[in-house]
Amino acid sequence: MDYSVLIKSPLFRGMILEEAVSAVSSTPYRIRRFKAGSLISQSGEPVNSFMMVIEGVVKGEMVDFSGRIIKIEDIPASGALAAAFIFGSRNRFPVNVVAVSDTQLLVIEKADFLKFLKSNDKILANFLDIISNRSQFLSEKIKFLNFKTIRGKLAQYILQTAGPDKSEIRLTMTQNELAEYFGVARPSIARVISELEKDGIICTKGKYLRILDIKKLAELTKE
Amino acid sequence: MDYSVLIKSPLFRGMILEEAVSAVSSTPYRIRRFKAGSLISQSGEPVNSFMMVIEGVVKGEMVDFSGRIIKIEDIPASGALAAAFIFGSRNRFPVNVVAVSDTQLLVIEKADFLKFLKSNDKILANFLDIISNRSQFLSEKIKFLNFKTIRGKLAQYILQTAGPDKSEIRLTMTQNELAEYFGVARPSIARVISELEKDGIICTKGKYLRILDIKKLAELTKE
DNA sequence: AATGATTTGTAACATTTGTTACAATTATTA
DNA sequence: TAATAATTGTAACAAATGTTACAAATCATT
Repeated sequence: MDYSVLIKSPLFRGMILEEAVSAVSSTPYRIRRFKAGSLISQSGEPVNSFMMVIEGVVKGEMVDFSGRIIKIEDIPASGALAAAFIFGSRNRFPVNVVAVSDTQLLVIEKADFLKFLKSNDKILANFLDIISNRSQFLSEKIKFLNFKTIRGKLAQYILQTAGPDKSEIRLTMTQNELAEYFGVARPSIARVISELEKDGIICTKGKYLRILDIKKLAELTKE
Repeated sequence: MDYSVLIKSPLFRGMILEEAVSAVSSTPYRIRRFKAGSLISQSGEPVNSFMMVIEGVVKGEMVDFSGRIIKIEDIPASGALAAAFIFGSRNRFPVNVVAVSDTQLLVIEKADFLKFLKSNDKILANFLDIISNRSQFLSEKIKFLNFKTIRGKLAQYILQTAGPDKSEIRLTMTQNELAEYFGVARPSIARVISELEKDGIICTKGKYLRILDIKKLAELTKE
């Protein structure tokens, strides 16, 4: 196994290769290999171990009750699988995990992983960071989904991106990405943007967006 | 300070009072007192310490850009404040925290808290459970919000509540609670339920709901 | 600069959902 | 049991969003 991939992982952030290797080699672990296309774990299965991709790429895909498959995300080498689902009481895979290419996983059983976390301060802190970041990302996302109207979501997004000082922002997401992030249709995003322009609340030029009436914009976050 | 509240906290689950007291007293901590109504921390402020309510009740409230206040949740004694926001890179309070009644908080600074977690296996495992549960709860919630239509959300909810075997469930939430959980209007829930009944997909009697056509219901989770 | 791909703006129309209001039903409490 | 409160069912109408389609603009690549 090629250890050098380890230090690319957030779990070993701030560590040098020797330190990471030493930590891993003093804990029981195994390497599992999967052929491209094979099912690594199934949605609903309990998560009993820490798993990290050390070679290849895996993907998470959701299967709904009607059997439709939606790809959720790709996880390349050094990425961890379902880190936020190892502990907790609903510790089951939320998605199917499938090997996209030939894949090797580093696997540490839950009980060993706990000891592993304790063995090194940086690893513990990093793991806490990883799963906390997950919560924080989800909280953020829910904040947007909770706004009833697209105007509300967009207003929130603009104000948040601008921060307290700036009145001009650069949109880093395309309308398509924004639409997906908000869970709405793309033309609806375009429509709302042009309404906000028509109302003199913002003006846009390409990727740049200037806030003209911050008060009205803030009002919209009520929606 | 009344230590007995400690063992009611999920952080000390599975521990006897002596063990919890011994763990806490061997770590630096302080008690902070707040009068009813006072602001404990402000949205956006960094979270630098673990905080647990040991007396009184606090509430989290969101303040949007227009200044409107929305109460998010009450946290009674033994509850932890923003546990999933102590670590991670966006470790800022997502809400204002206000003392509802006269309140005492047990406060452990982040660095000390890390040592504290390491000092006891159960505490570490419990804390990992707490923040993992948070992620799992949020994931679950996002799953529902991602369904575009109310029919889709409701179908998902019914199928998930029923599980693979049962064809009859008891609705534990009122329509109001369901509506809030889905982020939709209450009469819309009622309408969708009666549509599903009219289409012969479900039938309801009071709190009881029977699935008549599971195939059609599963189809709806495409929405 | 020319080409092709991606992104954006826009429109008409269908569908879904929200809003409001009120009656009917079901819990809860005195 | 009666009174009261909470929940549910329903309807009419308004508002928001989705869908589809296409043209214009922008970006990336040669």
